[in-house]
Amino acid sequence: MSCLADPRFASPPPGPHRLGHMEFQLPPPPASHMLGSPDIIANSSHDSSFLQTLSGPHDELAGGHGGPQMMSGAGPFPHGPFGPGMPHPGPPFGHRLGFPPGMPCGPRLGLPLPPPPFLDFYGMPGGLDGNYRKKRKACGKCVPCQRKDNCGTCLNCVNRAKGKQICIHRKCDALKKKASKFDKDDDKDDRSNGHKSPFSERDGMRPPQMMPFGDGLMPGMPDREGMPPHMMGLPPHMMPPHPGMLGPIPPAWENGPGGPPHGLPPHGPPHGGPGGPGGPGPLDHGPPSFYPPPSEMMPFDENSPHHPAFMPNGPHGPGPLSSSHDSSSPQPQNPSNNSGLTPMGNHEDQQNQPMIHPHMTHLPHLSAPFFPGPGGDMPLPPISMVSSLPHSSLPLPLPMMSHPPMGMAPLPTSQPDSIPQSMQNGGPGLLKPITTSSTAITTSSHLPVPTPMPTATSTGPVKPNTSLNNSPESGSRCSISPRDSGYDSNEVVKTEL
DNA sequence: GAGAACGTCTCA
DNA sequence: TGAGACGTTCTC
Ligand SMILES: [Zn+2]
Ligand SMILES: [Zn+2]
Repeated sequence: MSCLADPRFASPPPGPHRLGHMEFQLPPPPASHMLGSPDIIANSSHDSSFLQTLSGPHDELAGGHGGPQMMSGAGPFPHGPFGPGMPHPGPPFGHRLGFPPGMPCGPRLGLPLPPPPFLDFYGMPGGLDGNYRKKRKACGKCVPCQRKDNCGTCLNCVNRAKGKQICIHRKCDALKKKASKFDKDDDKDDRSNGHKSPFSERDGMRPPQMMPFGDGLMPGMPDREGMPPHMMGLPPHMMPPHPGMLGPIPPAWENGPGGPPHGLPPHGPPHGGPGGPGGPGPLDHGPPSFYPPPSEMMPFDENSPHHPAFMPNGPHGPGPLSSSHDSSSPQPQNPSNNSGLTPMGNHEDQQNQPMIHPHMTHLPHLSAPFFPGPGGDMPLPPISMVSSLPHSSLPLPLPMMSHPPMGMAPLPTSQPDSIPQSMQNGGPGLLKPITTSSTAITTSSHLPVPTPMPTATSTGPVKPNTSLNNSPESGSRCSISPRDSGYDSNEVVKTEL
């Protein structure tokens, strides 16, 4: 497959674009030799090879001398780039590329717009900050780096013409080792029994190692040592302050306490998330993970099946889909914080709520949203079940609606008549993914009548039958923050009826 | 544009 | 699994 042929990789041309029901303008492509810049995406010779790398038997990362894969990489991920159900870091939703986190921007404030979204398939920044380099650089500090002269006798020196390698005695120590120990672990655990760790079970699950860190790509950046692989692709400012954290820094953390006004998420997918024009992407399975308190954090160990990262529903035990709904099991309080504020800036009672409004439970395809889990996508139980479950049973917080849209009376949470029996039994029900894309959120928060939801396989534009309402009076907390989307939805986001 | 050398691929 | 070849990136 050619990236050029894949719209997910193709660089969007300048001009108006429509993603879902949103419209925005893309300026001409940024300058070259930036990550994700068109020349890299389109012209890199690795474009033809990374798929092979991701899917083939090779594992250069695990090899002895290979460096990290830093090329922008993605592949035909049938279950998403992190494989079925693996915790996905999610995109740096709405991060202002080129803007420091939390920096106010946007037309409403009369402040400059950030660069438009130019994210790769993973939602990773396209390198608009220009700090990305594809090749690591010698540290210049280690002993070999201090050496100025080639020995002239080593293999690399002798074979310089063909080998194109630096003198073996001058080879930087940092460049000799792989960028991340996870690569080594990855190598270690996955071949002994023929099964790779969850993070390497598919090569395609390997997170993109495209962001420079303290391994030579970006001087001064934190090292990714000890970091779960699914976070290693995150931009530095999204890195958690603790390696045990399983996701990027929640936006509310970045923006400080309080979050954005009206409970709007401080960041939202600038263009509907990674789903993009090709339909919801693998990141649309759910919002970024939530974060246990430091006391519950543990250093990531992919070899440990007990690490929360491998628990489908977090460290508090089986989720609502578990065969045993043990009511006696602990029901810890929301571990994300003790301030009553969720990472999204909403109050706690709004957290851990299904993103589907109770009104929507009569929509079969909305009643069984997916949640990722190690075993694959897993449907949620019906709303009536979810609402009666302990918060901790939910695999992920869903800082979505807990109240009906303005003007709509709440319905009882239990609507057995509208719920298929199979689902009431906790069965698989209808396995329709629900996305957290802005479109889906907006749709679910405003729809008074059933409307087809975008699915993971849908390719056409999403057509919600309602308008995006950013009014603080709307009662919706599901809209994209204009500030964070980078685009004033009143100005550039147009409703597609 | 040339040279250096990093990263990836192929093969034994 | 390591060595070698080579494409590509990066610096000057
Ligand atoms: Zn030498
Ligand atoms: Zn060095």
